[in-house]
Amino acid sequence: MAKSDAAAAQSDARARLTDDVSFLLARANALSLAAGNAALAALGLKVRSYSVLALACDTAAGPSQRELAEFLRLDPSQVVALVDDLQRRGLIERRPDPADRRANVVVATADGLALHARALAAAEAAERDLHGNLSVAERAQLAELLRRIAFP
Amino acid sequence: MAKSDAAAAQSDARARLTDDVSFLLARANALSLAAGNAALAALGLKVRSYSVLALACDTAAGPSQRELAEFLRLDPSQVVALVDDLQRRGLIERRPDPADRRANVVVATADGLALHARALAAAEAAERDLHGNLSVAERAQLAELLRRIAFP
DNA sequence: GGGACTAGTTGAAATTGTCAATTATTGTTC
DNA sequence: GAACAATAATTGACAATTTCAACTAGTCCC
Repeated sequence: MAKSDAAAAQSDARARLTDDVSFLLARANALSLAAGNAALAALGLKVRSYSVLALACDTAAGPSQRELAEFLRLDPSQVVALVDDLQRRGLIERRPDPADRRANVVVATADGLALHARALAAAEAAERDLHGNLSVAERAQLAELLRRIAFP
Repeated sequence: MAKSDAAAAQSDARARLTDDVSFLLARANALSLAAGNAALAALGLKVRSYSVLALACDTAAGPSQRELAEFLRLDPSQVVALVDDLQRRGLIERRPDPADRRANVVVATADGLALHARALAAAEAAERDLHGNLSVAERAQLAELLRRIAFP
C-alpha cells in the first residue's frame, strides 16, 4: 500500500465512527440515560425502575415478569430485583396470573399511578431538553426509524 | 377521577413507552450492542475495544486518552484499562504528545490497522443485519437525527 | 401419570461504572 | 519567575450491573 493510501485509510476512521449508527446509538443512549436518571432521581426512580412502573401502569392486567424481561431486554433475575424494590415501596403489586399460576402479573397501585404521572412529566421534560434541536416531525420520524430497529 | 378516565390514563402507558425516543434508543442500543459484541468476539474485540481501536486508526496523530473518554462517554480510568489491553496485544501504542507531556496520543500499529479492517467488515455486516429493513436513505437519515442528539 | 418445558427466584462470579487520591505537567497570576 | 489552581493519566477501592447456573413450582403434551 502506498503511503497516501495508508493515510487515506486512516483519515476516515473517525468519520466512519461518527457515521456508524451503532456508535451513534450508543452515544445518544448514554446521554439519554444520564439525563433520564438525573431527572428521575428526585422521585427515587431510575430509568429502569421508571420503565417497569410505566409498564405496570399499562392495562389493568399488567405484564408478567417474563414480558417485562423481554420488553426491557433484561435478565429475569434483574426483573425480580426491580419488582421487589417497587413493591417494597408500595408502587406496584404482584398478582398471581389467573391463567397461569407460575406467572405474576405486575400492576401499579394508586401510589404507583400517581408517582408515574409525576415521573412521566419529569422524563418528558428531560427528553424535550435532550431533543431540543429536533422538530416534532423529526422526533416522530426518529421514533419510527428506531422502532424498526428496536422491534424487528 | 372517573373510572373511564383512569382506564384511559392507564391504557396508553405502554403506547407511550414504545413512542418514547429514550426507551427506543435504549432498546435499539441493547440489540445493537449484543449483535456487535457477537460479531466482534471472533476477533477478540468488544464494541468498546473496537471503538478505541477505530479511533486510534484515525489520523496519524491519534486521540489522547482524555479525548477517547469524552468521545466514548467513559470514565478516564476505563480508558486506561481499554488502552492497556489493546497495547498489551500490540494493536495500539501510547505515544507522548509532543505538545503536552502530560498526555498520551493513542495510535494503531500495523497489526492494529489490519485487525481494524477485519473488525470493520464484521461490524458492518452485523449492522446491515440489524438494519436490514431500512433503506440506505433511511439509514442515513437515522444517522443524521441521532447525530444531533449524540453531539448536541 | 411421566417427561419436557416455562415462570419466577436465589446466589455466585464476572464485568462495568463511579469516585477519590496521586503524580506529573501545564497555565495563570502576582 | 515563584506560587497556585487546573488538567492528563493512573491507581485502587467500592457500588452497581450483567450473566449464569441451579432450584422450585406449575404447565403442556403424549
